[in-house]
Amino acid sequence: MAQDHQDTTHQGMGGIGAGKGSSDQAALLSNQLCFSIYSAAHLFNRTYKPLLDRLGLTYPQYLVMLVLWSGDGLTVKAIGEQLDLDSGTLTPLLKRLEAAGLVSRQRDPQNERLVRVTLTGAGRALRDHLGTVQEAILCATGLNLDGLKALKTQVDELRAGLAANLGPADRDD
Amino acid sequence: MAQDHQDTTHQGMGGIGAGKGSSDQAALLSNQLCFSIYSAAHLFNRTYKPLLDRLGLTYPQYLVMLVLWSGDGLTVKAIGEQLDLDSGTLTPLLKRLEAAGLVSRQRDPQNERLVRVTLTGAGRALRDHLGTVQEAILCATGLNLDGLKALKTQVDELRAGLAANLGPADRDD
DNA sequence: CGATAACGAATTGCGCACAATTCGTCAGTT
DNA sequence: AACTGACGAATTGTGCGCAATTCGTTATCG
Repeated sequence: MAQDHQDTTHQGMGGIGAGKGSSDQAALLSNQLCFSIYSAAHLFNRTYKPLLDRLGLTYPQYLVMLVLWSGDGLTVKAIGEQLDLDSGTLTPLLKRLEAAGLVSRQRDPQNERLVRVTLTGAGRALRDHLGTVQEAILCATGLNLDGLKALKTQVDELRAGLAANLGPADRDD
Repeated sequence: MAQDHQDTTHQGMGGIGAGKGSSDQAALLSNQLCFSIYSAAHLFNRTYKPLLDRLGLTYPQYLVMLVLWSGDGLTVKAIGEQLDLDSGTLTPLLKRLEAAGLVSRQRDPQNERLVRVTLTGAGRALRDHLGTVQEAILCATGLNLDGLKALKTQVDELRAGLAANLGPADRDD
C-alpha cells in the first residue's frame, strides 16, 4: 500500500475498495482510529475499576468528584459543562453520590431552579486517595511524560475538530 | 475544616504531592489523558449517530457489522475477541441485529455450544453505505492522513500498555 | 464407561450515556 | 398582575458495558 499523503479531496466517492486515491485510505484510517479510541476508553475504565472500587466510586463518579474537589458548590449544569454530560446522566449519578454520603444536593434559595452540589466531610476526605489512583494509572499507561503530553495534545486536537463539526452541523431533517 | 481550596493552579497540596516531584505532573497528565480519551469516544459516538441512524445501527452494532463484512459466519466468541466485548454485551446486541433482519443466529450442528452469526442479504447490502459513513467521519475529524496515522499509532501504543497491565495483574481481592 | 472439569452463550443486575419529554421556576412583555 | 417564553432539573425509555451466575454441551480423566 502506497503511503502518499496530503490529499484533502474526498468528494462523492462511494465504496471502499474502489481503488481511488489516498482519501480512501484516510477514510479507513479514521474508522480504525475511532475504534482505537473506543477501545482505549474501555481499557482505561477497566484499569480504573479495581482502584476506584476501593473508594466505592465508578469512573464517571470519580470525574464528578474531581470537578467538585476543584470547585465545590457547583450546579448540576456547571458540572455537566465541564464533563460534557447532561442532567439525564448526572441526576441519578449525583443521587448515588448523595446516598453514599459524599455530596449533598439542595436547591439554591436565590434561584429555585438551580441544584447546588456540595461535598460532605467524607467527600472531601476521599481526596486523600487521589494521588494513589493517579500514580497507578500513570504506571498502567506505560508512557513517560513526553509521551503523555504528545498524545494528550493530539487527542485534544481531535476533540476540537469533532466538536467543531458537531456544533454548527447538529441538524437533522 | 477551613480548607476552601479555591486554588486550581496547584494540585499538590492535600495528599497528592506527598511523594515525588516530576512524576506528580505525569500522574496528573495521565488523569487528563484518560478524560480526553473518554470525551473523544463520546464525541465520536455523537458524530456517528446521525450517520448510523439512517442505517438503523448504533455504533457498537456498526462495529459488529464491520467484523462480519470482513468475515461471515463467526461465532459470538470470535466477534467478541475482535471487539473486546463479552457475551453479556453481544448476545442482546446480536438479537437486535437479528430482529432488524441483518443477521441470523444459529447453533453450529458440529458443536452445539457455538452460535454462528451469518449476514442476511439485507445485512450484506448495508455495506454499500460504508464508504459514505467513513468519508463523513474522516471529514469530521479535521485531520489529514499523517495526523490520523500518528494519532492512531500512539493510541495503539497506549492500548498495548494498558492491556499489558491488565493481563498479568487482573487480580482483585 | 461415568464423574467431572472446561467451554460458549445466555441471563441477571447495576450504572452510565443520551434523546425526548415533563415540571417548576424565573424573566420579559404587555 | 397575567401571559409567554426561556431556563434548569428531573423523568422516561433504549442501548451499551461488564461482573457474576446459570445452563447446556463437549472434552478429559480415573
